[in-house]
Amino acid sequence: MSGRRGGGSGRPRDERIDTEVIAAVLDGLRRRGYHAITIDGIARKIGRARTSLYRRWPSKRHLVAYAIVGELGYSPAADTGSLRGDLEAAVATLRRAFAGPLGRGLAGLVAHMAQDVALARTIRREVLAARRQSMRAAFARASARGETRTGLNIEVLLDMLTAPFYYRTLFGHAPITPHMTRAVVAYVVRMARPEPAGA
Amino acid sequence: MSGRRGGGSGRPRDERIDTEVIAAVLDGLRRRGYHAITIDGIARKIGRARTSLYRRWPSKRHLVAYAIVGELGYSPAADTGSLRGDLEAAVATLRRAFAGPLGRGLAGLVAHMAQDVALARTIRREVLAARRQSMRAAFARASARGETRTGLNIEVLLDMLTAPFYYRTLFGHAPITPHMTRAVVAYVVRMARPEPAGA
Amino acid sequence: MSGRRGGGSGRPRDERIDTEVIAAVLDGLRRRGYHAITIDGIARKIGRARTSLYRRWPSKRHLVAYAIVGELGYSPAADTGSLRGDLEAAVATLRRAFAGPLGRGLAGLVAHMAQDVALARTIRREVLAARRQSMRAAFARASARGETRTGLNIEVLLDMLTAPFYYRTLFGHAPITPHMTRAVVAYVVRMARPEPAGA
Amino acid sequence: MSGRRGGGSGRPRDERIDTEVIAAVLDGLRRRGYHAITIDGIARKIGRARTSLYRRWPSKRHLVAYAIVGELGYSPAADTGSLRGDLEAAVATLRRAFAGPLGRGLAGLVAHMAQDVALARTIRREVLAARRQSMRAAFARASARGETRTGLNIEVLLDMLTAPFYYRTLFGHAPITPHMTRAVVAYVVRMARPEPAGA
DNA sequence: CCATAACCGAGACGGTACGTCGCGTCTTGAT
DNA sequence: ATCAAGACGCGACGTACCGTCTCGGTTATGG
Repeated sequence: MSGRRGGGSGRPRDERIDTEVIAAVLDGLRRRGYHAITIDGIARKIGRARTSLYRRWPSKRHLVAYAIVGELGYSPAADTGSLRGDLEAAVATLRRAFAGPLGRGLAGLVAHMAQDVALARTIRREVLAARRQSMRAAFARASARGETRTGLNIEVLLDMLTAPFYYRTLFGHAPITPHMTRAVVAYVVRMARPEPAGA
Repeated sequence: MSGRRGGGSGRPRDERIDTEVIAAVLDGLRRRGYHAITIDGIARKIGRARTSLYRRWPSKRHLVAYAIVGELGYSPAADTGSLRGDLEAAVATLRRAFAGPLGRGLAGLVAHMAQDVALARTIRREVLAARRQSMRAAFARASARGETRTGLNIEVLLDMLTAPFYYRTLFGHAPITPHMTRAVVAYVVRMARPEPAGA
Repeated sequence: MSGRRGGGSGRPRDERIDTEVIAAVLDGLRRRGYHAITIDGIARKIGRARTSLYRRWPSKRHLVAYAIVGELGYSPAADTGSLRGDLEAAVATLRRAFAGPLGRGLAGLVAHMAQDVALARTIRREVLAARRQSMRAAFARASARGETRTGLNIEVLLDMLTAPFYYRTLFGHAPITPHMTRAVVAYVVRMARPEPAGA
Repeated sequence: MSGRRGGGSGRPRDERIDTEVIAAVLDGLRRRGYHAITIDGIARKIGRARTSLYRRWPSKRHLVAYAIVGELGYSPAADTGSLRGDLEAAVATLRRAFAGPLGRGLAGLVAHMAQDVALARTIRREVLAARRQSMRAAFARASARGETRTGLNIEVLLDMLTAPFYYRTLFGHAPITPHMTRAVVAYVVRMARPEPAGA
C-alpha cells in the first residue's frame, strides 16, 4: 500500500519516515480524531517534507488506511481447543484495536472507503478477509470436533459475531465491555451448537 | 433540526425549499455518494441561494443528518403476533433504507458523528433509540407470550440483530439479501427461545 | 482585466483590497523584483485572504500584469507645438515608469507574455497600442506643420524611438539618462525632417 | 559556463551528453517556449539522468543561458566596404537568431537575468558586448572612409539599430521582416551621414 | 395603508487543506 | 569521477469548500 521501489538503484527510502508517519497518524487519531489529521500537520510534526508523504501514499486517505491496516494487523487465529476460546481470542484483538486510535479513526476510514472503490477493495482484502478466514478456520475445527451442527450459515454468523463491535464503535450507543464481549461469543456458540440429543 | 424563525412577522419561509433541498440531498447521496454533496452544489441544483440553506441548517452535516433521519424514519414497531414476525418487520425497514440513498450516505454520516458529539447524540436519540425501543417492545411481548427464556441480554441481541446490516452496508464485503435477512432473524430467535423442555 | 461583477446584486467588492494589492505588488517589484512576488506573500502583507486575490485575477501573471498596466498608464499625448517636444514628452513617461517598480517588473511581465497569448494580446492592446497611437498623432501634427518629409515608415520610427528604453531596462548594459533620452529623440527628429532645400 | 572536472583520473565525461542537452533545450524552446523547459523534462527526453545535467550547469538558468549564447553565436563582423552593408550583415544574424528557438527563449532569458545579477553580467559580456564591439568597428571603418559625421553618439545609435529587433521579438506587436530590417539600417545610416555640403 | 421584519437571491470575504509541479541537493550502486 | 536512479527538503501554485457577511429586492402582517 505504501509504494515500493523496484531494483536497488537510486537513493534508498528512509525507512524511519514510514515509521514516524504512521506513529504520528495513530497519535493524531487517538488524540483528536480522524478529521484533525492533515498531511501538512503530520509532516510538520515529524519534521519532514510534505513531499515525502506524497511519495509514499497518493493521498491522505491512502495514508490513513495504511496506518489503520497496520494497526488492525492480522489476528493470529489462535487454536485454543474450543470454539468459544477461538472466537473469544479473535474478538479480543478487535476489542483491543478499537480501544486505541483505531476506534477514533474507523469512521473516517469507512467514509473514505465509500468514496474510493479501490481503497475499499484493499481494506476488505487486507483486513476483513484475513480475519474472517481465521474465524472460518475456527468453525471448521469446531465442526471436525463435532461441536457444531450442520447447515450453518457461517458468513452470517461471522457478521453477527463481529459487526456489533464495529457498530458500537461507530455509533457509540453502548460501550464495548468484557461482559458484552463474552455475551456475543456465548450467543454465537449457542447458535452453532448441535441440537440437543433428545429432541 | 431545521431552525425555525421567531414571531409571526416578516416574510414567511418558503416551505418548498425544505422539500427541494432534502430531495436534492437524497438524490445526491444515491447517485454520487456523501462526499459529492456540497452546499453550493445543492443550492445550484435547485436554483436557490446558499443563504437559504444556512438559514435552515447550521452546517452541511446538520443538513445531511436531517435528510437521513427523515429517510430512515421511525420503524412502525409492528406487532405481528410472533417474535420472528416482529423482528423481520423491523429489520425489513432497515434493509429498505440501506438499499436507497441512505446506503451511500451512511458512511459520511458516521464520519460526521465522529467529529461532532452533539450530532452523534442527536442521531442516536432520533434514530437508533426509537428503533431499538420498538424492538425491545417486541421482545417484551414475546416474553409475555412465553416465547423467550429469561436472563437474555436484550441489548446485545439487538446489536447482533441489526449491526450486520450496518456492517455490510459500510464495508461492502457481502450484500444484504432476503435470505441473509431471514438467517439473521432466525438465529436471533433461536438464541432467544426457551431451553427445550427435556433437558 | 480585474474581473468586474454584473448587476448590483450580492455583497459589493471591497475596493480597498484592489488598491492594497496593487500597492503591495508594486512595492514588491521595486524592492525585490518580479520573482519575489508571491500570491501568498501579497495576501499576508496586506492581511487579506488569498482567495480575495484569486477572485479578482485568475493567476499571478494576470495580477502583476494588471498592476503594471496601471503603473505604465496612458501617456497623455502632449501637444507641445513641435515634434521634438511631443516625442520628448512621450518618452519621458517611459523613462519615469522604468525608473520605478516597473523597471524591475518588466522582465517578468515579458516572460509571462511569452507563455500566455491572451495576456500578451491584452498588454499590447492596453499599453503599447495606446502609447503608439499618441505618438502617431504627434507625427501627424508634425506632418501637417511641414516638419517631416514624406514616405516615412512611422512604425519603424516608433520602434527606434522607444525600443532602446525597453532594451536598456531589460539588459542593463547602459543606463537610461536624460542625455541619452535627448539623443534618441534628436536622432528620430533628424531622420524625420525634410530634405534640406538646396540638395 | 559548462563546469569542467578537475584532474585526469576517474571516468571521463560523456561529451555526447552536452550536445544532446543543448539540442533538446533549443528544440524545447522552439516548440513550446521557455516556460516549458524543465530539467527533468530535458533529462527524460534524451534518456539521461538529471544528475548529469547538474554536473555540467549549476542551475536551469545557466543551462538555458549556455544554450542561447551558443545559438546567438558571435557575429562575424563582416567588412563589406560600406556602413550600410556592415550593419545589414550584423543585423541579419540577429534576425536569423530570433526567427529560431531563440525568439521564444528570449523572454525567459531576460527574466532570469533580472533575478540573477551574475547571469546578467555573463550574458552582457558574452553576447551583447561582442556584437556591439563588431558594430563599433564598422562605424570606425565608416568614419575612416569619411562616411559619417563627427560627434555621433555611437552607443545610442547601436541601441536604436538593434533594440527594435529585441523589442518586436519580446512584445510581438509587429513582425521582423526584411523590409523592416532594411528600413532600420537605412535610418541609422541616414542619421550618421555627414551634413550635406551646402548647408 | 404602510412600516417592519424576516425572507430570498447573489456574491464577496476569510480561512483551511488539498494535491501538483519544479527546483536543487543528497545518497546509492554500478561502470 | 562519471553515470543512472531516485529520495529528500522546500516553496509556490491554483482549486475546492467551508461558514460568515453584506447587499438590494420581496412579501406578509400588525399598528
